[in-house]
Amino acid sequence: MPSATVEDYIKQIYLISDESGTKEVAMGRVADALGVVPGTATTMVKALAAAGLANYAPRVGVSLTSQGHVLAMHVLRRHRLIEQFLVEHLGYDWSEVHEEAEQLEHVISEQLLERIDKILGHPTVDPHGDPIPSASGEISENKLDSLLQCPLNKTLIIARIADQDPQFLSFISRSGLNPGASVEITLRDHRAESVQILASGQHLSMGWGAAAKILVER
Amino acid sequence: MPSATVEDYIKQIYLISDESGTKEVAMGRVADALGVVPGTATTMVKALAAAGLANYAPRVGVSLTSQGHVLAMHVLRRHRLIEQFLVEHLGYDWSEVHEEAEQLEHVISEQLLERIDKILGHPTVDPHGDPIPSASGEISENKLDSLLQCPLNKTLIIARIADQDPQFLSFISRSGLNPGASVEITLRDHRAESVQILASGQHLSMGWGAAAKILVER
DNA sequence: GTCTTTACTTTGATTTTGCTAAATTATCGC
DNA sequence: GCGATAATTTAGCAAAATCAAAGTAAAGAC
Repeated sequence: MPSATVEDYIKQIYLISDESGTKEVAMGRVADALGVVPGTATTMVKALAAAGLANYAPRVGVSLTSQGHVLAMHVLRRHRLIEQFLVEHLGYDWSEVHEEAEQLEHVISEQLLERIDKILGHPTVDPHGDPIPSASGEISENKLDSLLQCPLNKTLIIARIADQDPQFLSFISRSGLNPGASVEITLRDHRAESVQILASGQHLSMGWGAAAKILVER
Repeated sequence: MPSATVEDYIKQIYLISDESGTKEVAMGRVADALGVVPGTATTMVKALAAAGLANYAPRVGVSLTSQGHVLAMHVLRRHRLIEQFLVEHLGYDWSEVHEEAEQLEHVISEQLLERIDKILGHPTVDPHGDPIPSASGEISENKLDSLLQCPLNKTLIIARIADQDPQFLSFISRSGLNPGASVEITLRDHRAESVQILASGQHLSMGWGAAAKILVER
């Protein structure tokens, strides 16, 4: 069974690859994501390659093999089902479940996972709106617009917050921008790189970076 | 934070000490419980002593310090609350929760634990009838009789199964001898070291070893 | 088209954790 | 005192994960 560290590397490689839309992930990004020096990432990724989980091309980057992809899906499934369970059945707020799931995802049994899945009614997204892979490893990424791309002056439903930083999530949560909430973009200022929005009767503004992480249905 | 291994050692030292009724636990028993050779147990117990969790007297045995006792209570609390939760909310049978709890007890956060405790309504015993220590580390051990000590021909309520072996628990579960069930001892044969019992209309017999692990209210 | 910067790789080593094997030593019963 | 039993010591291994620092390759600067 892969160690928690291996699972974390595989998960991060998947997430970076998914977010950036590129197959190959640069080693520097892996090192950053795992909080290690570059040399460590190189060594570890070589080990992943030796274990058949990744393809490693020196000075180019790393990508997941099909086996590595399957593992990534399993880890993500565990993580996201746990998050959903903590929110639905343990009274957690969706903005604070990440850390706990981070620990539990490495020790939960297949059996318990499937029981949780069943009790939750086989959900397809977690509390952040992130898609939950199926038991067989399929994931359905809905195409979503960020607040930078969506139309102006139209009521939209927030579908996903694509970030796990507790500070940011807590801000989002306090602003009532939960997945499922309605928003309307009233203004987009390209010079100031800011977006004015109207949510639950309140006006507020945020920068490009934050707006890009808030995704809405289209 | 103590490693999972340290927690396991501390837990086992407590359990053996509790079961045997002696403060000092012989190193051989520790080694057996953890599945390691004696030398390993000696080394580890010395480390526990150095960490202030245990008192170690060479050739005599090991006992927990007050700090070690607190840790033991915390680990046991986690373990038993998790077991109870798995039975009450995840549809597990009480005879099969041990392994899963064994893993989860080392990673669950204090916060999640207290939420589970609250949802369960602050239970005082787990599905096996084992007492659950309070958050402050107190444990209330009810005085119970085993099937070897209890009176004959009297309807009694099973309170606790003092064993975690899956084989044994599965046998107990199949025989309908769950905690809470009624039993009556119809015969105790000292020569054959066997006990005849009547439970849910069925007669069955078992040896002394098994009977000693089934505890009833008195 | 060389130069410099940046990113990455290599090497060598360390740390931590937990374990074993085998030789030695203490203790207890008789 | 003699063995048997249990425990301890010593030496050492192995896996996992890491870092520091020196070296190398590729990309952009000018």
